[in-house]
Amino acid sequence: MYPNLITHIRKFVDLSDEQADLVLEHAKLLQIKKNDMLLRGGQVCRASYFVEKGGLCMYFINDKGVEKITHFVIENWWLSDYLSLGSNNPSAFNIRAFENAEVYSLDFHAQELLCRKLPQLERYFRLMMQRGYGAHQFRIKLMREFNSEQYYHHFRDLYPTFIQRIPQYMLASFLGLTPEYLSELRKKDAPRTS
Amino acid sequence: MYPNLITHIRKFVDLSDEQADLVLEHAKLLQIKKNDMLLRGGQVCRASYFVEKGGLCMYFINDKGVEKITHFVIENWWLSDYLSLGSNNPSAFNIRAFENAEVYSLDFHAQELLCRKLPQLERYFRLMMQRGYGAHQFRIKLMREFNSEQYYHHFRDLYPTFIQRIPQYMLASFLGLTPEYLSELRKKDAPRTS
DNA sequence: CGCGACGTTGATTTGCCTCAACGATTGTGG
DNA sequence: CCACAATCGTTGAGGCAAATCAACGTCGCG
Repeated sequence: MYPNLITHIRKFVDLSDEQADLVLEHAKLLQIKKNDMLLRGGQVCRASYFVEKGGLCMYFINDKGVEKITHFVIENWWLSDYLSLGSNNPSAFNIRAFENAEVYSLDFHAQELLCRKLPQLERYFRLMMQRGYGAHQFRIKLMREFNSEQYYHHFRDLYPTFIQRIPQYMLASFLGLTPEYLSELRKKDAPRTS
Repeated sequence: MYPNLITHIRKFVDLSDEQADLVLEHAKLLQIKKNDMLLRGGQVCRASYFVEKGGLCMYFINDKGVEKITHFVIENWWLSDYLSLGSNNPSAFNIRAFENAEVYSLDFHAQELLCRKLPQLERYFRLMMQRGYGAHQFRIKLMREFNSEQYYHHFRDLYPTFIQRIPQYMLASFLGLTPEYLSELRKKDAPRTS
């Protein structure tokens, strides 16, 4: 049985069993525990990560020392700092598991090599990048269109199961508001939960 | 002499003169005037646009009827709604020239065809998408890290010549604040310009 | 049991918006 | 060539969404 990674690639491009094996030879499977870090700000980001199981978050630390989460990913999504990865400049982000996780780590050079040997992967990654880019374009729209309350409702309605996997202070951080204010918003939602 | 588009591609991948001609056969050069629209919200986005000259902006209209600019591009950058382009769903965005412009329009099917004939273009577009994705990841960080004043200063210091090409109300819209408040911030900057 | 992590509550403050009015500039038709 | 309107930027008064700060309740866990 192939891992999610291979199944996922096959949703977008053709991949023979031999080719799948080649991919798996170059992608390292990591078993990581909640709060383990995959990238630290200041380091150059040298790999992209595919989540087989569990979840990762990307965040930075502001000048007051507060963690600000900019991105969550769960099963079947890629995550990396693509600016650092592409330029070899130090990353401004941290990446960490918000729950125990299995993650395929695809090193930059391994990706280059795989793309050379399997040209259809170039297409696969283009589609992934395009999708990630598009999602972020749309997210900026949401951030500009909605106030905090609307943004929270939108997110909660779109990902009702996901929000149960993370503590509320992480959700608040991701949404760009304080835990106190999120608490207030939640109270308004359910005035009657007796 | 080759247009910027070809020079740009050649910065990232090899392209013979014959191949360059093939690209130019499939990309339509549009001469567009200030305020001409390339995409309207509600329509499916069917092409990506490369700016040879001039500039484009991407925006949406909020529920009060106000235009909110989410993205500017100038010479040598691509722009499209990549979510709509990839999914064939109606776009939530508009694209318009903020000054007279020359733009290469690359139809979705033309891009697919070119990528099939010239596999290195698959790589080129992957790199473009990766760069755009990375830039947007970073932009979300900026939006979360800075308040309006800091964000304005950051943008002004980073693109001092660009901000002279657009009226202030567009800059305000892009930065996510009101023209009135931007005016106030500018006053604080230069208390003495006698 | 006692400590630390997490969520809640309330009082206060503030960054930024809203609205309304007023210059300055530009372009356009009479 | 001037009158007038439209566009753009500025100013100020007032208001609100959301942050800050401090305190407290609760739960899980060593």
